[in-house]
Amino acid sequence: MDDIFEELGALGLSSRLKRLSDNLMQESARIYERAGIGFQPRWFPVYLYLYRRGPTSITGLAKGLGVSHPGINKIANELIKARLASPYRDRSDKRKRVLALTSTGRDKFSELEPLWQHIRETFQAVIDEGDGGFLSSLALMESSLTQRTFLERYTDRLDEAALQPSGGVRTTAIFPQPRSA
Amino acid sequence: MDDIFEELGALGLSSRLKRLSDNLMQESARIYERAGIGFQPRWFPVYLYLYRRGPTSITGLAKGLGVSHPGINKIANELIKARLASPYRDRSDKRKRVLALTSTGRDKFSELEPLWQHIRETFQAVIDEGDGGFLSSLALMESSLTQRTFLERYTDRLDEAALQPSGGVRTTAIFPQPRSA
DNA sequence: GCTATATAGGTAACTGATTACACAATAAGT
DNA sequence: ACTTATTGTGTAATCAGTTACCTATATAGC
Repeated sequence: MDDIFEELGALGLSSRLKRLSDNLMQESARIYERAGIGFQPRWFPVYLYLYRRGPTSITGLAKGLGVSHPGINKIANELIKARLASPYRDRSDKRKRVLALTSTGRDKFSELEPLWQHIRETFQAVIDEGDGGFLSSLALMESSLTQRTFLERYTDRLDEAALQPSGGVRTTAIFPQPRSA
Repeated sequence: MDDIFEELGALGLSSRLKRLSDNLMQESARIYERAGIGFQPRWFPVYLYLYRRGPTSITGLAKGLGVSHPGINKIANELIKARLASPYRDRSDKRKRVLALTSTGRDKFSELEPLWQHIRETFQAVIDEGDGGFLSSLALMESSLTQRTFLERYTDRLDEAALQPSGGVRTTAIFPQPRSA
């Protein structure tokens, strides 16, 4: 990948963003999958919205997250199937299907939290390698991620954390260290 | 859209990038469409690669651009159908289907250039509104684009350029000013 | 030269999102 | 109350990409 894009500044930005986003999304999925935590990265926005803001209707979520309502509908059904959320009809407006986290769903947070913590830190480390404006930061990030993928960084960090557990988060339990995968 | 994401720093970044990328891609498509120039934004990376680097095989493009070869294959066929490119078999390696711009394709560049110029400038203006690291720049960009969409900014800029043509680019000809669209 | 492996590219099935459309419930205007 | 417009949701069709798999050609080892 010799990145003809970088010559062009803002032009082709959407392609770059898409490519980056796809990669991140995909590697996040791998992380969740390996952790065996039964959670999909694309659920994240909806899940968090429900966790932070409480029960919300389909359209409420769509508007709140800036995506289309059919997309939310699909994710909603998946969350319901996974028993993390359950729907009910609004009493005063029977059109509304309100989505609320189940107690299982709420409890899941403590499982997810340490993962997110690591993901956050890993991202932050990648991001801190940059410095300039958005574009130069993005360029650095892309090349950084080419040097060593996000998944690799994440895994390494986790291995380190497992060896010297200074933060107190029980990483090994939820991420069984596939060292030689 | 009340952007619960921003509270989270790097977390949920891929969702943000995807959302942003989708929006940009979509609005770019609108720009090309309105210009009636017969060009799709997703062709851009392949087109530019061919323009800059000359004839390239399917796999060469895939590797050079960091995407999968079936994706390239599809775009290649579209470019061929649009008569912007044509394929030929490599003599020394008959497996290779090499893609080259047609003369029509190469000429297209001068049609595309002014559009890109404006797109580039519009992006740049959006980007210049930010200042900090990648995340804060991205956040600013997102909120900027919420205030006024990219398409609006682009259109306004073009209208201004049409009124005071200091750059010498014949914008009105290729973009028939849908003022009250 | 002959077999085994690697590479190029094409096709199919899947994914995750979108727009367009249909329908029910509500709100507004009279 | 009655008609009309708006809003919330669900479904279908579409789109741009991916992975997985297949075939054809090249290349390497013997």
